[in-house]
Amino acid sequence: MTVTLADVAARAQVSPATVSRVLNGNYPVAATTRERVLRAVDELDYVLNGPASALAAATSDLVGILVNDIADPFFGIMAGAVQSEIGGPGGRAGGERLAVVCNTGGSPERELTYLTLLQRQRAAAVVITGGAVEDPVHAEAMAGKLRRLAEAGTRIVLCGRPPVPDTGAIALAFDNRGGGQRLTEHLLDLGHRRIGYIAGPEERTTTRHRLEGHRDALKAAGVDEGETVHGPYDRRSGYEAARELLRRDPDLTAIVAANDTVALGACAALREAGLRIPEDVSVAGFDDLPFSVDVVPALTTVRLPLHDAGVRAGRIAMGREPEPPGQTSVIAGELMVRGSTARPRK
Amino acid sequence: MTVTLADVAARAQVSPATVSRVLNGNYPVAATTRERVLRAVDELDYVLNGPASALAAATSDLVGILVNDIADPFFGIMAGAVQSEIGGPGGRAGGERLAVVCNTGGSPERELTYLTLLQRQRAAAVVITGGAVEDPVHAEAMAGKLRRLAEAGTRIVLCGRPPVPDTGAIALAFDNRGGGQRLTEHLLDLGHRRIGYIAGPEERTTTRHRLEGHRDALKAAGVDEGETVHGPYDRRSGYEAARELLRRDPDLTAIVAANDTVALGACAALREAGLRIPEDVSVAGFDDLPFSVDVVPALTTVRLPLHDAGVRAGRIAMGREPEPPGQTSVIAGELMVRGSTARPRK
DNA sequence: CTGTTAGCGCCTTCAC
DNA sequence: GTGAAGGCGCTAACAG
Repeated sequence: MTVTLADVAARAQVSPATVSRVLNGNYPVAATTRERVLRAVDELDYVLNGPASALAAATSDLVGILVNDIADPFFGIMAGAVQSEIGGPGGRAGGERLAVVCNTGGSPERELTYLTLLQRQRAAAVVITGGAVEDPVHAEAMAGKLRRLAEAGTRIVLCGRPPVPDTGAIALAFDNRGGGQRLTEHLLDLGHRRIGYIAGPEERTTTRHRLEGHRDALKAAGVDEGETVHGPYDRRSGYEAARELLRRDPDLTAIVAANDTVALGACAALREAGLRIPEDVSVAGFDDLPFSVDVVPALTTVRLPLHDAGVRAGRIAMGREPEPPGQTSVIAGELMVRGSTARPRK
Repeated sequence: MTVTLADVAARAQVSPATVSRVLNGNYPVAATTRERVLRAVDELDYVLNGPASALAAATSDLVGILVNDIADPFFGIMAGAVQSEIGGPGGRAGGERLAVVCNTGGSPERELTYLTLLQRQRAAAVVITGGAVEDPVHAEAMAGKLRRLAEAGTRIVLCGRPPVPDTGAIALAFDNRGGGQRLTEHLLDLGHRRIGYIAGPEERTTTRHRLEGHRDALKAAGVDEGETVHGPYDRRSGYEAARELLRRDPDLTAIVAANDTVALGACAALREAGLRIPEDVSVAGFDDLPFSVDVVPALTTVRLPLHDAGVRAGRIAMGREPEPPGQTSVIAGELMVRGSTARPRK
């Protein structure tokens, strides 16, 4: 049979309550008693029964982290940062929390389902990373779910996602719009006037905001908008979209991609078409993922402080950092000018 | 107050037992009754209490996935594949399981702690991805932990990690040794004789096996081993290691890196040193991550079927695929020859 | 500082 | 096919 707390108590010659207090450390216990209990725990190789304690205490030490794509470093970096702050193994946060990441694949349904699963587990906190789907039906369902989670005592932090009003969720939003604007301004400054745009999937906040920033910059400069193609945030999408853009406008001099991964795919397509970067076509990305500085030519992009954002989100989720005023904080991106953009050829 | 199963029972005018049976679906219930219960669940917005049911049933629907570095696509791809098979949201596996990934950061202690946490949660299964640390003390602790988990009924699958005897764990191991060997043979065939090697962290199975394959190839060809530098599996390590290799042997004609990410960092260092790839120095990686085909020049590497391996691991963890004979299966890598390797200049 | 006493919410025999 | 009852292992008041 599996060892229970009662077994430990018997061996240590104390009451179960005392063992519980030692294990949870949130109650005064005599040093010698504690010692004895700990030894018994060790000898019996006792492992606390999580479900039982969660049931009795009406809270669990589980913290969920939702990501759109676990294979994408954009999310991996944030998730890792959150996890390091949540405590759990390594992060000397105190208790041992189980920080778990859930991969939604960008699907609204899965997002909701995971939230229900987390609610079912009575998660202590949930950090939701990345942009949101803007479909009104889903947005409504999402808001309702967040509200119920919050009511049940789960702390909610949105990391890289716009706020959801009236849910009690703390939001750390990226300034995608501002970043997109500065990026396009940079291209305009270089002299580009025919700029193709590879956008992310439609109906996503990230996609829309970056695109809006792009358009803002164009409008401010009085430059006509070029062709735009939508697609997922992956390299293949970038590859295909770039081909499509070239087909629609063989004379474009620059391509702005939804993110760095997409930009990489776009570069491959351009090269295949015999175009040099940046001599023939400039390319820009977004996020500044680790590989972006290493590719050839190095990618001009907008750096998002993914790690820092994750750290802050984790801290807030743990209540170890004050909530931002208005429960919302906007995190700016930084334009990184590198070799993939240059003046257009005459 | 939070809605409980009893509330649902009252509303549906049945006993709690019946509600439980409907929810778990593993017991005959009259269609009309079921209907009524389901409606009550909906109206009350009832969410099952996970801890309570786990306690009563002595099992949970939690499945853990351990990864060394969640920001590394190598792990992200496997984890995503596992998760898609585990069921949970999206994966039409049946029950709704909470597939969660835990980031160990490559630390043995955290690995153990996460396993304890998962054991505490009475996880239904655990999938451990990536290479293992070879320190005997840790290996022993690990084996013991796996044994205890297995005894408690948790199914264990190692994905991309060598088997751990006498633990009941199923192992899907990558043939790192064979892959490493073929890679170096390729370089030797091209005519390289001074090959620098950037190895992963010491005391890791993956590092050792790839390095052994490299040495096997050299020995078989009667070629002296070149310089070797160890470091983490990241781009920075590759960058620094390449500089170090060049310092130690300015005349090397090829560099084999521990993996693609490291190779990318190495390429950056080579370029900085004014060396062309592959004209001056050939570079090879390992894993064939998605970006590897897009970098310039495209990376020669060994493709590991990360996604497929994850899918299989997930299925086995769910008992939906027979265990491999001997509880172990070796998965081969495939040499991908691309532009980053060529004949050495005279 | 430590023991005693009730449940936490659900599942699961066992009867009907 | 459905209800009744006991207990899963732990925590949280209360006493002492």
